[in-house]
Amino acid sequence: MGANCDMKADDLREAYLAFFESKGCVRRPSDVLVPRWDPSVLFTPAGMNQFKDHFLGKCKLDFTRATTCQKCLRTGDIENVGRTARHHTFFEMLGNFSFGDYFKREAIHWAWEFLTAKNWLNIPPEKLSVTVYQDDTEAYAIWSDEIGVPAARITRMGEDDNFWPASSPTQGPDGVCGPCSELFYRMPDGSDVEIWNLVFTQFNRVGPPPDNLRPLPSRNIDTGMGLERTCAMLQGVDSNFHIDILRPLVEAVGEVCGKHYVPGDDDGRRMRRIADHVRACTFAIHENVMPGNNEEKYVVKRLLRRAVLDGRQMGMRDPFLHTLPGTVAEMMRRPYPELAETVDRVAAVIKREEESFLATIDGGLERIEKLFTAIQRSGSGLVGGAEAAELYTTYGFPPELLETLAAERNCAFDWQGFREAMDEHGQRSGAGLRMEVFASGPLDALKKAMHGSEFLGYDRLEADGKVIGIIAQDRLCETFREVGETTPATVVLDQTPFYGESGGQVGDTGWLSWPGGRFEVLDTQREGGFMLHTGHLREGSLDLGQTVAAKVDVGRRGAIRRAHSATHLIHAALQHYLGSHAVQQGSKVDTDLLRFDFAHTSSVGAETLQLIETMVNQNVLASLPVGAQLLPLAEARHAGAMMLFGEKYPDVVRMVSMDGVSRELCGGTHVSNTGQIGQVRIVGEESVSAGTRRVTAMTGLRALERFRQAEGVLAEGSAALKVPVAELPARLAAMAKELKELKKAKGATPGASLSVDDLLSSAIDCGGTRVVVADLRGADAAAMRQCIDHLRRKASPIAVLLGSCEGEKVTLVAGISRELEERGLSAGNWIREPAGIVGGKGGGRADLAQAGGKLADKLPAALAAAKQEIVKLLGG
RNA sequence: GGGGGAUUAGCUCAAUUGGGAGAGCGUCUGGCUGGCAGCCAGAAGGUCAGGGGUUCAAAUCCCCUAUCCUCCA
Repeated sequence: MGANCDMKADDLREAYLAFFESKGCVRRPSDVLVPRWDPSVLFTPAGMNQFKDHFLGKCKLDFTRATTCQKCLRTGDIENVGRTARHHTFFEMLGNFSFGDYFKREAIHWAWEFLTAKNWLNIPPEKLSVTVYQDDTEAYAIWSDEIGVPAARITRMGEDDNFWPASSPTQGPDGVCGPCSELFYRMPDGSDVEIWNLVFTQFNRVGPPPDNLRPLPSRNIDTGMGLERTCAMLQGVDSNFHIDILRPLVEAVGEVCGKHYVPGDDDGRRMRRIADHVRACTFAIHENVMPGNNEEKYVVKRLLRRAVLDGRQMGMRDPFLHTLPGTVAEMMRRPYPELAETVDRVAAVIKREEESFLATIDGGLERIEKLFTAIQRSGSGLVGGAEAAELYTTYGFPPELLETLAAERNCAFDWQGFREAMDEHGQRSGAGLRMEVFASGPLDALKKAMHGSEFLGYDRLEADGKVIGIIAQDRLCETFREVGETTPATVVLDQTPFYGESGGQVGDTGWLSWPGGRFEVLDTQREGGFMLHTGHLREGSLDLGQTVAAKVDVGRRGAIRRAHSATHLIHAALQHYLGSHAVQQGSKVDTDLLRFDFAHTSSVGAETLQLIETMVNQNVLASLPVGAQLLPLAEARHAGAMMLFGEKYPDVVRMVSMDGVSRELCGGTHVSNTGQIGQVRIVGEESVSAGTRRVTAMTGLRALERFRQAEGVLAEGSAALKVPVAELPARLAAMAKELKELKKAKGATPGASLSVDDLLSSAIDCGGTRVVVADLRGADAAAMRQCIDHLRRKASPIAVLLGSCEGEKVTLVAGISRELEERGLSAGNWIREPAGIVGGKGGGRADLAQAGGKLADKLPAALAAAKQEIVKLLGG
């Protein structure tokens, strides 16, 4: 009897989650692929990522058992993708988790049951083998005695294989860790494939060995089963890329590229890599990660370019990747139906990046031709690593392509030199800071005790609250008495009307007061559900448990509310005029001031911008009521609230609506009627990164202030030029024109033919050559050059040296006609001595030279010397 | 966040050690011409990205700023 053959990926996901639900686990949705709340990672790397706080007991638990199917992305093994049967960037991980609840025994028994039971996967037990950590006798005993796995199929392994984090007992880091146990399946070809890893988090590491592993009071389970490889096993195929949710995609790649998919050849490898990368990018771009130059954006860019390059090496010269996200969405339709909603947008983003990369390649090709010419001249027949690395790091030209081109010209490619040069580049670029995976701070104790502070500030700006935490100098303390500005303190209240910075809206300021004391709040931040009031103690002393009256700065809050409501109106107007793709990418809401970033590829023209501004102001003048309500996520979606793809929303959301014009999920504070905004002026529009534009706007009194300022500038300009404001542009244009003409006229006068004739008449003859040495007071260098040109054209052979001065500054220009140049004379040599006389230096070409000095009164002497010199040179 | 590079006529790009700002395409004018980028002659068009510095002299060297490209984390 074989395994539960030919189980589809969709069915495996469902079976796994249902099985662990039957064991009391809460089924949680996949976390987003790009967890913006987690600064320690760019992409979700494993199933446990969304439960970090649970594992550390850093948050109050609503459940102690969970199961998920998590989308993940890793780039650590990116070079192997496509080459091997089981490497991916994007993949899915099935997991079950226990937070201080069930432990080793249940985890092992249930894993075995799910794999082998007839109504679950029904895998023949003899095809399975396991590993345990060498010192984990407990796990060994469970496998051996309770499950009955024969000793021959239980392997004890060292800490580098069977510990998490790997090798942590001897090498660290300190903190939670534990042994793990892996399950392997024997493939038809005889190889064993790891399909499931069970991590038993049971220790706290404290310092180097020995005796550095202390038992944890609360032990956890974290398991991960690779969806793709388990499917490959169940479906009896030799590669993850041949399972039901990937093979059609690989074949679709082949179709687009006009090639039949043959698993064994080079193109087969390329098609698999393209399939993997386009799947990863479809998910990432769906979550609004655009290809760019840093962090996760750069990863997306690199994946896309790698895929384009593979296509190019299969002969594709035009964008093709962008036709594939539809297939990805189709393959992943059941678990991720939302992908279908953004396919067009994702495809557009990919296409733009493809075009950009193809342009980069075209630009690089010209440089490469030069490189090959140089190689041919040198006869080395080798493309140097340093040159290749420069081409790559500076112009983005991929080394693989360079190698291909080199091969066409019978040149070798120095991969080793290339890698060395790239290593050096990496060194120079410097390693960025890496965040601690499990950072802990003074708030952790608070988080354990309660869910967070209650926010009262939607309805009230004054309220009493109890002090539940005081943080000073990064430590929790019982009391704080330092009056003044030397040490800032942070106060946490059980409930507060202060808004903590989030959703782009800045935090409130104001005062906390109590009998005998006052605390000035300069900023409010939000962290883990707590409002942190940061500022200075002004009077008295602050103690834990004290009740304080919290009062928000009303005027400031009013300005923030105006700006926030205006942001929603602008968002709606942008979508109306630019299209539904113009979704929010980021926002900052300050006092009567806002910045709003949105997805759009080209600059918004001045006219459109005005239309948008007008629409927003019409909605202000209409005095629309603004309402907020709490409702289930599904209902909000149904009501058509604007949602950002890839954002993770709680089950109950707050929807802010402005009477049919705008509906957004938003936790911010708003005016109660759009009329209160006053006016909205869009004062700037710019690009912040490829594909993202930013508008800046002002509301209320700040908009008025801005308008007055602009009027002031105009008034000053009009006063300075003594013309009415309305005539300022015409006047300025006229002045600019006049200025230009004046400059031209000034330059032309001394070089006019009139003075040329004058100069010629004063020329002396020296053996058939005419010599002109003259003082052209006030002429600039360009004019004298022109003059020399005229003289040479009119009377060759001729030698001319002209001088002029302005203030102390002396300028000399010398020129000789070609005949004299051929006789070995040089203007550059000629001018050197007179230049010295006026206290300067000079030089130039043989036919024309220029010099200068700072001794204006010596100019006549310099000219006399020049005349003597040239006569000597000619007459000799 | 760091490294490398770019920015010159409407467009695509040149300009040797610092020494006179150019070409092709496009535009305009005149002439020639039965086609497909038609041909000939001429002209206009420049804050050499912006600012500071070095120098007798800066598109060129140095510093700062802006924008864009690119690699790395």
